Amino acid sequence: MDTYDADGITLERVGEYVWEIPQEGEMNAPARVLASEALLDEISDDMTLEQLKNSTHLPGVTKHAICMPDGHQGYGFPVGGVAGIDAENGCISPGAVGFDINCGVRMMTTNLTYADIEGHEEELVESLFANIPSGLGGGGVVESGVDTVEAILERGMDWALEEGYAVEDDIAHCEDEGRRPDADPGVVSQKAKDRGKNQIGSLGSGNHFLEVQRVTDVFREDVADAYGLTEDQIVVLIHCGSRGLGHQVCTEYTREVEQAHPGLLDQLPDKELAAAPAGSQLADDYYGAMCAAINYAWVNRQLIMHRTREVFERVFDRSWEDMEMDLLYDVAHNIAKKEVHEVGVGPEGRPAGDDAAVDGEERELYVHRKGATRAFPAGHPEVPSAYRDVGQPVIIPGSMGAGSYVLRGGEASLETTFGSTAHGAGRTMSRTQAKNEFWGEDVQDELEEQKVYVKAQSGATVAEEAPGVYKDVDEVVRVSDELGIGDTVARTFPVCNIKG
DNA sequence: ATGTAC
Repeated sequence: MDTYDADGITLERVGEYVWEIPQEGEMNAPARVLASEALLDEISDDMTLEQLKNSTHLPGVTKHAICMPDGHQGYGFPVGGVAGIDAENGCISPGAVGFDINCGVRMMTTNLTYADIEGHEEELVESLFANIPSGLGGGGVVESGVDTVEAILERGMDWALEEGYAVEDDIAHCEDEGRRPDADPGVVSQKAKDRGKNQIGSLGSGNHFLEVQRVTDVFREDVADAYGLTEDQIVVLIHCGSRGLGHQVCTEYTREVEQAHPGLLDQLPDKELAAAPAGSQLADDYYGAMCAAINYAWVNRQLIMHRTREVFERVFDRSWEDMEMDLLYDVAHNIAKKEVHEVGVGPEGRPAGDDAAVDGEERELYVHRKGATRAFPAGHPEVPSAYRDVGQPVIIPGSMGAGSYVLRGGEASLETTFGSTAHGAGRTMSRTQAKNEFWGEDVQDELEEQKVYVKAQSGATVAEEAPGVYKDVDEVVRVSDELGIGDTVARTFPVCNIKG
């Protein structure tokens, strides 16, 4: 049998791009890595595979824990990890959702072409940077009191609609229509709400950005038509999350879960995977708080998009409606959701890993997607009606030098990955390492030679996000496409980029 | 990711 020997872990090849860590010892299921050998090489000597294997110790893990093609090590659980955990007898783990709850990305289309923008790049990037709050700390499009935060936590995009920051079409084109009904602002701490009240509509820092892009390639014409994408068109990509509020929620619940459920913690090889048993008060409270933070992040991206429409109106002296600045789609990257999937069931009638399964059954799972995108195929009832026939849009930001992709949820995603695919290129070096390798101004100058205009609060952020710190996004989406979990639709290349 | 940290 074809095997791959990583540092201390041997994987068995079970498909052209599917590698398995077989179930053994305390593992509750096998683990799988979806990657080419080139992508596997990138994660063979860090903690990614060990973290993936560790996650199969979580009680109630079904089928297999999965690492997407862009996976890399994270806090406890890989970024790019997906785990479907029984929502009745299993558990929920804040570390397997991530600190930046509903970090995600949205793409807005326009009827402008690259020719309309050429010559205006610097004016546009300056105006976007001046008008869209970014960087660490406070400052948002809306700065308000805790009662506003509570309304946002409760109602998500519905709040944005009520307040005139969104139109109906924006809501229809968000995952879950921009509102998680299980959100419970009552279990979000005062401290988290205080952190959130002056960051509503702000990019933040790190890998978060807003980018004006042009569509360079269309690969699936029929799907691109349904998404309203054409070659040379200008689109806007917004990547950010729930800022300090989501971070605070994750920090507090991780600590609470560790303290309240030491028995479960003892079963786990890594404290960072701390989980609350399904059915416990804490599992319900965390779920309610996480859903509330999810709603906050959707509003955050909406307000940034709203402000972007205003900036384009001033720069091009046309209304945003006239420029047809419509939301293509908004997807979450860091999320756990109750979803029903078909899974194997063991002899005791409980969901089991593939090896122990004797039967198949529909079960409600906490699907943890951490640095992974939902990618539902054509025909799925949760795909918005405008895209139902072609599949859910998936937006994959690459890097400032390589560009980004639009995919559509593939036919094999439900069976292979609980309906998920990759979420980006994936880092290949740490932020610290990046700052030693690159100098922000040099990176900026090189990009400008390619007619990419970057403006950031700090040069360090540009160095941390240099194109060279990312894996080959082409290879990531190629593997996704080959696996049939997310099919490539179009490719974009940056024109203007603003970041913290 | 994040008012980079018990």
